[in-house]
Amino acid sequence: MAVTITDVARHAGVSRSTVSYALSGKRSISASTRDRIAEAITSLGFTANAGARALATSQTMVLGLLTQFHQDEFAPAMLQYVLPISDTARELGYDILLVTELDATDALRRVTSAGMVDGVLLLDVIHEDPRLDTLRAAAQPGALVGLPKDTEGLDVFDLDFGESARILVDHLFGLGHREIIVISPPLHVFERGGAYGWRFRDAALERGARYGLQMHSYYGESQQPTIGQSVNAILDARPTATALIVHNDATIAALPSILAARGVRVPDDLSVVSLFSKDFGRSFSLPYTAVESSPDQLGQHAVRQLVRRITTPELAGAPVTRFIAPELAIRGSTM
Amino acid sequence: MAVTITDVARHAGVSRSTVSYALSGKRSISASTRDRIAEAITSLGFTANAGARALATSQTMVLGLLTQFHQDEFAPAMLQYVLPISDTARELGYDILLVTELDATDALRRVTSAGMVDGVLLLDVIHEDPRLDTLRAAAQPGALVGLPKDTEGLDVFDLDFGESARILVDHLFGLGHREIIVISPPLHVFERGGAYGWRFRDAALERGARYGLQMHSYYGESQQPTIGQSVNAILDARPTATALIVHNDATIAALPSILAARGVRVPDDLSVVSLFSKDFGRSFSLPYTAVESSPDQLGQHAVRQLVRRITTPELAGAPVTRFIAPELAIRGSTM
DNA sequence: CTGAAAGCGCTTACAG
DNA sequence: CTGAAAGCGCTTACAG
Repeated sequence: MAVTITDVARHAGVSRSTVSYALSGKRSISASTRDRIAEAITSLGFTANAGARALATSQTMVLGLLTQFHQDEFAPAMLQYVLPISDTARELGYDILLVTELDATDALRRVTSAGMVDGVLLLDVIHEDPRLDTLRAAAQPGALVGLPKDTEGLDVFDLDFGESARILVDHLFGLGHREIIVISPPLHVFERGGAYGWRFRDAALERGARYGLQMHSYYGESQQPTIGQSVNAILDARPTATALIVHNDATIAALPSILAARGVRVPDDLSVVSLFSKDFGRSFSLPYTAVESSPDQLGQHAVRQLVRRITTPELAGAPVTRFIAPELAIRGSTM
Repeated sequence: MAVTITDVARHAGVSRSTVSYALSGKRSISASTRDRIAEAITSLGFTANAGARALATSQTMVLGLLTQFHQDEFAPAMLQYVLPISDTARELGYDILLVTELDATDALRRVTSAGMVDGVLLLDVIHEDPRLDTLRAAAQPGALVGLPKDTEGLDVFDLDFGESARILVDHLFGLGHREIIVISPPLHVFERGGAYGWRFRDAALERGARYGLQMHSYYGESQQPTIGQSVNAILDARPTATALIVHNDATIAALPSILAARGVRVPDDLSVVSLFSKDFGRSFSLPYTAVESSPDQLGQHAVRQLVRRITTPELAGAPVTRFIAPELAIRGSTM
């Protein structure tokens, strides 16, 4: 079978503990011993068994990544979070256990209570997320991506949707726009507790109200051709609006062709601003001025804080709720 | 700390082995004992430690999923494979270790030699895939999604790109088309050994030649606005072509707006056929007659065969190379 | 600088 | 039907 630490010890003529210490560097080893061990390891092709090590150290060096794929959600968005998380984890020495089960609460309980992971990342957290109670009861720490209603005792990371909305409204207001359409995520996103929907919308409406702007708020659609029909209906109903704020990936991806078909030129006939990630904008080549989110930063922060809590809980401090600052990228879709 | 099997045994007044057998059902237990154990388990909240179990059984119940994210590739496509794989694995009792490292060969060696997984799934396999040697040297079995040049000793699953191309050419030929444009994946996909590119293209050209058709072959682009420019240039250069076969997700996703902008009506002015998955077509609402691939079937087959090889190698038989049959979905984009 | 031994939490022959 | 014990492959106090 596989070569074990015992084989290495025998081959190098030392004890297993010495091999182990050589591996970990936790005590000093004479040069000659170290060399013999190194030689034995390479010539035998030894790699320490992860399970045995986990059992001995009670550290799996694995993080659970709990995703939820809402059938209605725009798939491309998910990968933008998963990849940076995986990369950052690896950088810190951790592997990723991908958990996609529909019954996320059950799955969370399973992987934590079986000790399969040292910590857990919850993606796509909603307002009242049923996973949170299970997480709080778990022996391992967790970090959330997405802001829930009750953050008690949890490390939370999210984009600053409120600030993003304000930045966009300010931008349009500064350019002289006085009647603005806001397209939010689809209604069912709100209904299932996707708080980013109302955090953005409410901030936008509030800001608009403060400036005395005429704001028109609509829900977006998640699929073509409904998106096109909906956008057309909205634009028909609001012929005097001069600007469009779109907070919906599916709509923004479809918008160029919808507006082209309608003969609407951007920004001459209509100013358009949005909120999406750099990667997303790039792969769909969205030419819109937008607040750019940074899924990679979000993921990085979440993983780093989680690992801190795992390895040095005393330094991790009190639970944090951290919002990633939005940045406005001007791309000429407004005037 | 966490509750162990010893706690359960003590609570139920039996030995650890009896608890273990009650858990596994590998020997008969008297009703009263079984009840006491069950009571102890629930009242203590016991879950067997996965690492300890793995060490004792040499089974981790984890599959490695090795993905490669080519920066040029269309992100949405990836998730269509990952999700069905994860679901099927869970159905069979396995969890998924997601490995996304750039140095995939190294990562593969790491997770296999450390015994972190019972088997491994390689996604996005290319013609001469450097991971294959490592896989062949590993103690665990593996399954590939994607056809490499040398399938020696490996279970391989892929879509039948050649047959897909033939089906589409046959369809167009049957409708009377005599001059056809084929848009393949981008050149760099070919260059890095993405064999699906030439498997499809070569089969299409060959079939066209057999029918005496005029076939024009081009590489696609991966991003807007280059895609639009390229398509426009191609259509300008081939004004008499009556049909378009598109084998490129990014191009097909962008095509509706490109053709609309050009004033080309489908199918009146141009027949369009493609090759994509149901999900993909749905989320981008592509109204094109197409050969539909089934990433879910692919993933399911790969996982099932892999698990068979893990659990009952004697029944898994000789290595298989299996192509998923394509299906033509007529959607009225041809005439 | 190094070794012998206990222990991590399970499973599974071996006995009865 | 059930238990005592060995073993999976590591790590880490404890000794020297």
